[in-house]
Amino acid sequence: MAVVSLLNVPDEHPAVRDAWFVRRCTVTPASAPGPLSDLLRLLGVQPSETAGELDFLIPLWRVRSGATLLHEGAPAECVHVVRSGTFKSLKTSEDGYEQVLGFAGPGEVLGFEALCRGQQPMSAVALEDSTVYALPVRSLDGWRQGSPALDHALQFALSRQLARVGEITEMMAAVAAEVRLARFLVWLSAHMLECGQSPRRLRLRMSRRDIASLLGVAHETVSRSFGSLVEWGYLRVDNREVEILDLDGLKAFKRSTRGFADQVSRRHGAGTAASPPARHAPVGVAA
Amino acid sequence: MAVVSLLNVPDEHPAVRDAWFVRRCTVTPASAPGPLSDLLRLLGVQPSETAGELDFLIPLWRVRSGATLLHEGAPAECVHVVRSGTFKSLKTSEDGYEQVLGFAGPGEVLGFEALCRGQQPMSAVALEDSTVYALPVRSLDGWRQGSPALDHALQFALSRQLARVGEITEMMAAVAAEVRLARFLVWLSAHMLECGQSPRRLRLRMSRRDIASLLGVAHETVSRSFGSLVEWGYLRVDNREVEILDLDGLKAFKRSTRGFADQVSRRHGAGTAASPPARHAPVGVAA
DNA sequence: CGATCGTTTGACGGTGCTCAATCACCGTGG
DNA sequence: CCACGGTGATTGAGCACCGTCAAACGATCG
Repeated sequence: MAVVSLLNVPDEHPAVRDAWFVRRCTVTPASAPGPLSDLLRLLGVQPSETAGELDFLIPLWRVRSGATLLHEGAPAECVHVVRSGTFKSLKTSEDGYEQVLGFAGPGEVLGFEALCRGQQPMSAVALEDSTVYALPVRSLDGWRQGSPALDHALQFALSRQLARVGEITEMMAAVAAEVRLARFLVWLSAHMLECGQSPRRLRLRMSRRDIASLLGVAHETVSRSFGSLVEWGYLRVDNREVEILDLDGLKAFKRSTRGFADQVSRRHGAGTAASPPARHAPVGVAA
Repeated sequence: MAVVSLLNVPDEHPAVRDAWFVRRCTVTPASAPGPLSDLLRLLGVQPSETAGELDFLIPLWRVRSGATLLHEGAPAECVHVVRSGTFKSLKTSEDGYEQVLGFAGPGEVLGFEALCRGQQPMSAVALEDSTVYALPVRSLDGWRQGSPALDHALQFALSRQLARVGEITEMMAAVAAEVRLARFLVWLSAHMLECGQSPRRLRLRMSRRDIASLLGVAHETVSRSFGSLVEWGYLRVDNREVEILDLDGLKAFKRSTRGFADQVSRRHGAGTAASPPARHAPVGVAA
């Protein structure tokens, strides 16, 4: 409870127990559970692979925007698979600072980290109204034995999860703040593509502060970095709406690494219109 | 092959095919495979849990210091479990910069990230002479079905792996370089303890440059940060031998987060010789 | 014993953090 | 309807930290 009280939990604080909080920040069972086949589709399994398997129902939860699906320190009860929506994973330190560790979208697994110690090492908060499949830890082994397809899909998803955190680390490792943001945007773009969305038009579900926390910079720096990327013609930004104007250029720019930072500073010194790969004209909005 | 040629592979380059390279940088089968029970012990399974299970032999490899166990871009053939020694995981960018993503010791899984795409997303290099169990991807499903204990142990290890990368992210997210290094040392200390080693006497297997890469700072900054931690009385350092003099103080210090960076800077201003070990209040006021 | 690599220390310049003020947006309540 | 407080985003100014360049020292291995 000591740990839980640090988080944004509807406890103790009187104001949070009424009004909009109860309406908005809740985790409730969905109207109906979902079929296993839908879960498998989410995890990337082809329908042909599940031929002849039993199709049973999986508990489905509805998580409203702002609600905390997983509480840091809470016991491990369910492993979740995001069906729709977006989540952020975070750790809260004693002084209340929220360290964002990653973002999760459809098909991603949440809460698996808790199995080894029996309690959640991090929290998960919905960034928009979302739905998740809930796989009780106790049922997990049985379900996996009953459905080889589910077993494979989970292995697959965990493998992908591990590969993704490598990408997260790469983002934070970049020297310049603009490069970090560029890597983040390219990463996000790739994931929107995987989800069948447009890779150029991004609707950011997270605040600047969340992005800043993930990238390890101040949130003002994120604002300024957005400004720079816009000025250099890579983006068009309107609050949380981001349109990538030059995805290839952005991918080239994000490769700037330590030891080659001169490429970055060169951008500043030499006119912004000269050095970028292909684009001179400020296609989008002028500063 | 295009990707592989970027790495330190004993191919094409004539110099690497002879002399010390062949002797030192090799991955070879060990003299004999190891029993499954030993693998399960590594992964943290209690012997009692495996009662009545078949004990078969698992291929065991020997990896010499400096050898590359996993090549970025290579096809996924085996999942490895470190039996002894230490590895670093890294991605090599086009310009040759090595981004270290993590370190792995006994009981940790290497190469699982490759399952989802069929090829290694990162390389793994031995930092000392090491041994690893090799679980061929083709045999994996069969072995897991044949041994529920192995199945559970792998799930457990993967969960732990995911929890660990969260810790890595936390390290890189710290503001001040000294805090990052402190977090790294505390992290390392905890893992030495898990492996039955002393949590206070650390023998660093990795270079300053590797640490710097992981923490996202310049390697000179790592040197200077070591100097600061020594000056403040937390450590005693002799090259790669590190003795932690005040583990509790170091743990308190590592909690410094963004938004509370004044704690750090205050350390510099107020005489450096005055503040060190006593550690006034973790989060409270200094001076 | 010599060569190569790793580590340490110094000086300088720049980037990004901190502290602020301002503006836009939203839901609430007058 | 508009005033109001709250949150998030943007922009500016100042300064400290850290990255870069450079050189010296130390360790390791052939």
